[in-house]
Amino acid sequence: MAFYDSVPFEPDNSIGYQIKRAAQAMSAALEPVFADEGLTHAQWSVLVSLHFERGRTCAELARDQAHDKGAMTRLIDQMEEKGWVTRERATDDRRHVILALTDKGEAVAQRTRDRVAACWNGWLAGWEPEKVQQLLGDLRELRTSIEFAGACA
Amino acid sequence: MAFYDSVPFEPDNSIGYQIKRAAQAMSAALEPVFADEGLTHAQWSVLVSLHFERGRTCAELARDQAHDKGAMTRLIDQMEEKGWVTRERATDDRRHVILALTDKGEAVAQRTRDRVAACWNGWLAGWEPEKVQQLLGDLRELRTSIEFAGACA
DNA sequence: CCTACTTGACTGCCTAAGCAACGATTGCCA
DNA sequence: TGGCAATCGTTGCTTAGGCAGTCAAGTAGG
Repeated sequence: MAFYDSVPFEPDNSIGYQIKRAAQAMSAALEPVFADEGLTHAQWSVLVSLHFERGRTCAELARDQAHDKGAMTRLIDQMEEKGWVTRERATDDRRHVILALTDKGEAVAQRTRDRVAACWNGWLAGWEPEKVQQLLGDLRELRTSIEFAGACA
Repeated sequence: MAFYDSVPFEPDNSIGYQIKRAAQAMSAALEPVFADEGLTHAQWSVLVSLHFERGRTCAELARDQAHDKGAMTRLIDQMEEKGWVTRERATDDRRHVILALTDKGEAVAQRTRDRVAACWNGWLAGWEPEKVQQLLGDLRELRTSIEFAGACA
């Protein structure tokens, strides 16, 4: 029996609605942390992605964040102006532009990373670690399932 | 012991990152359903909110969706042009404009609601109902916790 | 009854994201 | 070797969202 045959598909029971609201709540709550460093949420995502070496080029970051390629170029422009990242044309494949954090950018990344982690620790204070792990696992599983199924009927 | 003291705070372990990616995946996967009816995702949210009577005015809907009030006005403009909703100035409190679905809007809401529910049923096909309920509960709990704590330190 | 304060709808302004297109570069394969 | 497709970074174009301000309408307190 399918889940939404047994439970009415209204917003309170909708994973989509709950995920959206949770995302907005955390984004709003984290905003002051980013504002302190003169960052936007999107810029912070890029900064942290570079910090954790999830990508070294514009296209890789765009894929990792499911962000538009063109928008990513402009995002990097801003961060280059602020002196957080550098661009360098790759020698092996001259299509790539290798991005790197400056010392200044790395410092900002570490500071905000720690503050954001502290926020999460506060929000999750009453949660058993197993419960957090399960939530993370469920979210990963859900995304995999959606991406595997592709566009719906 | 705080969760992110025992686990490194990198994207794969970050609830924020996982939530964001899950939200984008489902939004992308549902897009064809909305496109078939000439809807955008945001318009669909409004349509369904009216369908489930989660609000009757622009301000109520904006709050329910954590959407900008001004943007909501323009969203309703579009939906009024398409003949899905009607506006009527309230008599008791003349500040309010009462929104209502037309028959056409109601039909679109029902059709898309059923198709979206079917998508979700497919994505959650292998999940125990208890597991889905737990995910919903966790998401609600998380949001409550974030909103209660307010902006972080 | 008059004055503040709040609330709701609406309107410009600005920024950012999505989309399509382009040149440059590379890999592939006949 | 030469053409074909794919990838990367970049750039206009369009649109939608966030923000601040305005006006009308209601509320509370003196």
